[in-house]
Amino acid sequence: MSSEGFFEQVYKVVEKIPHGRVTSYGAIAKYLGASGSARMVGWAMNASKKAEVPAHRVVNRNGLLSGKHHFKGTHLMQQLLESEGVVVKENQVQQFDVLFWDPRKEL
DNA sequence: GATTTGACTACTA
DNA sequence: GTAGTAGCCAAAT
Repeated sequence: MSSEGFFEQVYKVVEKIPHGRVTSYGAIAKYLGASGSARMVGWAMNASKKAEVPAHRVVNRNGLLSGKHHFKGTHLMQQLLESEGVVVKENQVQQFDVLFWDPRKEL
């Protein structure tokens, strides 16, 4: 528990993202108290390959699927989001302001 | 132990 | 509206 690095903290929040919703790196970082260090969330996502975290629900501030390039498939991330009811076009989440899930507010 | 990197964000020109 | 730079902090090399 305590020895859990920054990753575990991110994993917990990401796994709590409601189905069909998305959030941004900065929002998670802010929730963890690491406001401004959105990169740390991204780094945690990098390790998410080992962990079972729905990283496809985490996108950048613009609702753009920034991590899509890191997925196995080219459009795997988009397919996963669309499978959850999220509308994605041109690697960008549509209605992002509506689908946006803020852990600091929702939790 | 120091340097580089990194799935970001915000500000400035 | 687009482009470039700086700031953030932790993990990997």
